[in-house]
Amino acid sequence: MYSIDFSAFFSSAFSVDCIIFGFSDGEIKALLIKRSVKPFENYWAVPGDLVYPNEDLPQAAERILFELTGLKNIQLPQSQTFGKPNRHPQGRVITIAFFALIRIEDFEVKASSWAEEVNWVSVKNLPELAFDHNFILSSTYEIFKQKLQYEPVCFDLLPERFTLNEMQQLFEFAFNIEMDKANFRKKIKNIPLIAHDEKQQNVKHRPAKLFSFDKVNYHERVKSGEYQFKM
Amino acid sequence: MYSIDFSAFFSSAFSVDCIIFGFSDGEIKALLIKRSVKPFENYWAVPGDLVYPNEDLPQAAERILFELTGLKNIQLPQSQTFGKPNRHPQGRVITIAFFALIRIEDFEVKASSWAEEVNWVSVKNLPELAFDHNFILSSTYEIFKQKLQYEPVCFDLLPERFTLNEMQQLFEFAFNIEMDKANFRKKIKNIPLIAHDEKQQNVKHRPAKLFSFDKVNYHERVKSGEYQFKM
DNA sequence: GCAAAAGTGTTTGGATTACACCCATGC
DNA sequence: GCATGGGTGTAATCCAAACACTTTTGC
Repeated sequence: MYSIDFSAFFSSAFSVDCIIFGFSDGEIKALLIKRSVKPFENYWAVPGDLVYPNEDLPQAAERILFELTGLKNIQLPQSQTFGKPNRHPQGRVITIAFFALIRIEDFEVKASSWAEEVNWVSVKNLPELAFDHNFILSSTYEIFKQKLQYEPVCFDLLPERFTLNEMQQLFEFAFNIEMDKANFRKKIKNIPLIAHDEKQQNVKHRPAKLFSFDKVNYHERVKSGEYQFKM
Repeated sequence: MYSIDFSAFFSSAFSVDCIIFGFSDGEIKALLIKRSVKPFENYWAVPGDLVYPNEDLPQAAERILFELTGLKNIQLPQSQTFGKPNRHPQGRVITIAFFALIRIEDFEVKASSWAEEVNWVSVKNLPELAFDHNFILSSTYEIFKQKLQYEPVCFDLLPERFTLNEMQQLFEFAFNIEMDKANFRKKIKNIPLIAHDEKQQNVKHRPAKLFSFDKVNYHERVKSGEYQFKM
């Protein structure tokens, strides 16, 4: 049936790579770690790890995210799978990429055997990464941008309380466009937001109002079919 | 570093599953094969195969498509990867799903060791499939529908020459909605189509005009940034 | 008062919707 | 001629873009 022995197929490994995106200073950034082991020693890389033989894939992604950031209960959508035969120098390793969207403010580096040095790097200014990680990261960024347009995931990146201008800046950065302030506000007027009395602090201009995403209201309205997020 | 021996990771296999969609009689259908071997003997399944140790993933998907349909040079976008530890009774096998959109008219079953019986089945009327193939197929169908909205992939499913009503039926079926004929035509008026002099044959009402998708024009206009497909 | 950014209103043209109507073909 | 779908026009409405304007804060 097969031209090689059936058992020869069971000689591959797979890994999970976890692309972690954040937003600060008007830029979307990815969390990179510096490798302290061969291969690609001293290269920056996307956090990832081999998957245990009995471990589920999303579970492995959660493990990596938790070990690195201490964060739990974050959605980890799948990006793509990368499996060129020669992508890993130590054997056939295919990797399934996941991505997480987190608030940089919530993030705190945890000690980890494979994460001595950790850094947020703007997606528009990436260094040369280990393995095929440049390709994995940029492919995943495209998938994330797709999601940004049709699901309210921008609020996973923005602080819990944000200004409308911060929100606008996120979209301007992602899609590399400039938007009109007045029109932006009209565009988002149907998104369920909670307006707080609280204002921005320590700015040398009129302080902006702070908003939160009204998740409960959003889910109700989506469920009833009366609303569909769209940017 | 790891709590198990490094070589123990290299004991998995992976497969590629290829979901093939087509459109006929106003319905979107998937190509299923009947398994003649264990496990899941006599169950219908999505065509798939183990990936050779030196084979690239898209190449494996192309191979499966070609063996089954004789078709080549078809885009095979990736869907998702499915890897629950117990999804395959014979060991840890994760599977990468791809999907192909083909014209049923171009399709011709080829003999194949693993495809004795082949059938097009409406995605709204699927039987119980082998393995986790119901889940794989429905997840892939959702991804395909996403693509249908923002890329001109409907023309990969429609005959080379199609009527506007056939096109409308495709969208009505996919999104489970009814559309106004006049408004549908206004909506698509920016899509570059070639109008042929040829008319529909053998219908017992006024024959409809036939159209083709103007791929060349489309790519030019997308490249210059003046056009973005949207349904 | 001035700089800087927050925040709002008006106009315009293009797209979406609902709906009505005419046209070509087979039988 | 009539049933069946093909094909088009109109009016009301909604939405997006462009742009101008007012407001509030720090210094």
